[in-house]
Amino acid sequence: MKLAPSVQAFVLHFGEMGSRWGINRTVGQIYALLYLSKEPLHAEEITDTLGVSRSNVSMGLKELQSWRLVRSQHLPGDRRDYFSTPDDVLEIALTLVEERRKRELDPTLTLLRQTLMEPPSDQAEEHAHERMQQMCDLMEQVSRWSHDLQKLKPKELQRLLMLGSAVPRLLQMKDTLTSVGSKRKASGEGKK
Amino acid sequence: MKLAPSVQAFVLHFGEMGSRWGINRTVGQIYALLYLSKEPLHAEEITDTLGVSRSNVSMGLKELQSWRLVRSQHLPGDRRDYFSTPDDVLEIALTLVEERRKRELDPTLTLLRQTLMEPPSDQAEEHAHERMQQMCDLMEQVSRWSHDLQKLKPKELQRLLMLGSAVPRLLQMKDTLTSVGSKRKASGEGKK
DNA sequence: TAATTTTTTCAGAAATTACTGAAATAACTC
DNA sequence: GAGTTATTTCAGTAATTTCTGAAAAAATTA
Repeated sequence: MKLAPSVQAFVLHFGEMGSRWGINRTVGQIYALLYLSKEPLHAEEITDTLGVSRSNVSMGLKELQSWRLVRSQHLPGDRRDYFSTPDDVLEIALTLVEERRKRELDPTLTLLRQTLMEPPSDQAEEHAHERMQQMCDLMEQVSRWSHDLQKLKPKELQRLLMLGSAVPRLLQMKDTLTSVGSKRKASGEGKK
Repeated sequence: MKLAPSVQAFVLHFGEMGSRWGINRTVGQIYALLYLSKEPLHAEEITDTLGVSRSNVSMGLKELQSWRLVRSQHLPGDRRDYFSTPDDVLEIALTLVEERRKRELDPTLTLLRQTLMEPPSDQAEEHAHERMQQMCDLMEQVSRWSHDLQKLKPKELQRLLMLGSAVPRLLQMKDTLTSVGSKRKASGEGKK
């Protein structure tokens, strides 16, 4: 398959970025190609287009499937596997968040929880445990956020994303209203 | 410096996790050691404790400083550099978010914006550009979120973290109130 | 079942990344 | 400035990761 220059550039860029994202070049390129492709592609086509070995493509696709970023399907009258990425970028982003949590956070969280079961045995270890406790608490909060994100409906997630820096303002608003209720403050709120 | 078993385990774990986080083993170990240490450490001490070469430690510290995860300072009457991590884990997390945005998002965002300036020249490229546009839009939103996070005061950030799945409920609440205002619904709000 | 097509596995080669030791540089002290 | 201590740089080596080609396995068809 011959790629348009801008598509080619994007594919190569994803390959280069791969190392920063914790995947290798070929995996990055395969993903980019599938992401941009209108139709699902079979492995041979990917091999030809990227100019890497068939086995490399096979391994790359396996890895992308383990990330749940690529799905395979069959077309009628063709026994080859066809591969594609989900359409919805929000869904893709959610998957990415979840998989990264599993790979980058969970193992450390497990170790920290185990370690913090045991009491420290001396001065230095005590301080270290306090630090581990702080990290553990934060990671648990982030982990919970990540889990909660997964539960949001696409619409809610979309709104949350659009809110951005307005969230603190929303918090402010909630505080005001809550205090109105609890402290029976004078009415006339709402006008700035 | 002799490490307690739990500290040792944490340091080794961070070393192993390093590859998933985009840093190498030594860098991960150095960070873990500094993070847990009560006092700032000088390079020689890190070298001895981790059993790696002095030059490796020097390079690792340089990298950690480029991430702004480690700071150096001087102690009176000692000309060596001493290294430490910030105390506040929230601050650390914010730094991490910002640096990862710079390294993992910004380059791609730049490429996408450039590419999308030019019109597609054929059918296939047109579809690819639509996909790039979707990715670009999402990345811009995420990038803005990341920027906005940096501006929050620690207290606000802490509350936001604690909210978690309550955020959609907050959105709901806002909707209700907004519609009260615009649709002139009967008063008597505030009691559940 | 045999033949054919497609996919996966895996040992070794190639490429990349990490690490070391030696030398250079920088920062201080006398 | 000479001497001392601390730090950085960098060429070469070691370790790891990525990639390939060949062979095995799996899936499908005749």
